[in-house]
Amino acid sequence: MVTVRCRIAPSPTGPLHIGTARTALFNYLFARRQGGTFVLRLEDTDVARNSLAYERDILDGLHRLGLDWDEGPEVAGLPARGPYGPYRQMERLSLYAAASARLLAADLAYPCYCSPEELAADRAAQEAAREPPHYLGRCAHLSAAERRSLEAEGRRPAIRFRIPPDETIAFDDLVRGRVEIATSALGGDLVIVRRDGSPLYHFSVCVDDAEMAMSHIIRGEDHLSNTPKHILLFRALGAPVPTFAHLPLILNPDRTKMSKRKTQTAVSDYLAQGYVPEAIVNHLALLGWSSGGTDELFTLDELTAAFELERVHQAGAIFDRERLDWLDGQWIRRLAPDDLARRLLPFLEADLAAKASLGLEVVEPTEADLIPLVHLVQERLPTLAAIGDLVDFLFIRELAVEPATLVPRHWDRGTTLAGLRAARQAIAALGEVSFDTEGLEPALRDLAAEHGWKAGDLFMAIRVAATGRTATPPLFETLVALGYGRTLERLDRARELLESLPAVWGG
RNA sequence: GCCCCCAUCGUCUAGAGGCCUAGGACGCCACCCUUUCAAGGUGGAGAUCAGGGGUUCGAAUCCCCUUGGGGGCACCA
Repeated sequence: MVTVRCRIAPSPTGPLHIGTARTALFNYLFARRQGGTFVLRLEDTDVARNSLAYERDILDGLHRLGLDWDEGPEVAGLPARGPYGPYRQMERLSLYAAASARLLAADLAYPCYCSPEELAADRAAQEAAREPPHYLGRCAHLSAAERRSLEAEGRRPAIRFRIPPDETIAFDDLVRGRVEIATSALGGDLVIVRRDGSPLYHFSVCVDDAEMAMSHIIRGEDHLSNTPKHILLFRALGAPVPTFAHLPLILNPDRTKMSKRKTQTAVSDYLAQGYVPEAIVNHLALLGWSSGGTDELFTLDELTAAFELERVHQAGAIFDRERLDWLDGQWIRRLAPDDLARRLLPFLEADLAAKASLGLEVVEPTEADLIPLVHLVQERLPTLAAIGDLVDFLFIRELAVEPATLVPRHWDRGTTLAGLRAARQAIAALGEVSFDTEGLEPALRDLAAEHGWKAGDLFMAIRVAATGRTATPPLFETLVALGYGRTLERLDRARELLESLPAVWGG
């Protein structure tokens, strides 16, 4: 029985990408399901593009999605925990140096003195001859004397790993099945250490996966063709070759590999737009995996219980935003009221802050304000960010009502004025004590009947007067939330607004 | 150019030779519910299973070819 160890190895050169999150999710699910260990390793060797802000975004994002790891940096910028550390590649440089020295000593790798110009020329010639780009092996068999003389010229070598010329590398991929690739298609001997001594990706990743005793490498299909190089490297390093599983790619709508240019890719952007982590995780799980049953909704725990790599698909899947929207609504509706209120607050605050900056006077909302509103909004929220549109009128002191919306579709200005006056009177007659849904509904329905109005039209006039919107939660509860005094006040304001308009207006 | 991978409704998918005149979900349409908007309910349109050959009594399911799509071939990760 193999002890399962798998990992996610993001580069802090950008915010947490949806594709990285999906790979992390599948690794997490596999590790948890198998009772194994899930490791986070930061591949931060691209010093020019790294940033602590990205590292923070990645760690925060994974944490917010609930994809907790057993080993690796927990907090951006701080040291990691775990027995195989360090977990940042920049802190592991001596390991790569030692590994390359070993390969060099065993003649499994050699110093290459080719200049960038020479390599570019080779490449151009190959391109002109319509050949695949590959290293010619100019430095593969230099004598010690030749090396010395090149060094004497001041040349600094890169290190190349020898790729055997006529071999077929085969492996049994857990999602693709058996894959065979000829080494002749690998592009020749592979640079593993730059002239400046820094390790290249393919090398550092294998050294780390070997040192960290990874049993399974679960990653995107874009690495499938690179796998033979990695297998060769594992062998040369004297390490057991892990089991591979290549996940189908997440695609743009045009079926190309998901990219920032064509699809929103930052997990933090989805969170900022009010998608709940439950929905994001659920959606990602369903891109490339299915349970086999008809269930569509899965919590992380349910996914963990159901997940099997054997059920991962082979074909890429388009990231369907509309399905995410639906899932988000589903998960929002399943949240406990106080939980939802807590999550909603920052979005309401942001919405009102934006309106305040536009010149509206607003009241600072609290979680306590939100809790009694939850049952009114919960089934109306496609995302958390939609909260503002639903309840902003409760926090804005003076509504800016668009006059055109004040007159219901089947009414004219005169009828609307009459309706608003009558409603105002009826509500005032109820008094503050009977100002509740039980009091309001019969009073206003009777009023409509009395005047021969359709109740819906009267309600719409009141709705717009009280909220400034034509689409709101149920009217009577909305008015109750607004309160007796403010309801009367807004009916007055709306009436005044209509009165101030020319008589011919509206209809 | 070379190598590798993939191919079921618009999208995500079920399907591991007969249960498939191909099922579910999103989206779309209609109706019901209804004071608006949602949510919910019911129903509908939507796939000659990319195409062509095989194998088999029988193929969406197995094999081959074609086509289409994607990915990879860096002193990027």
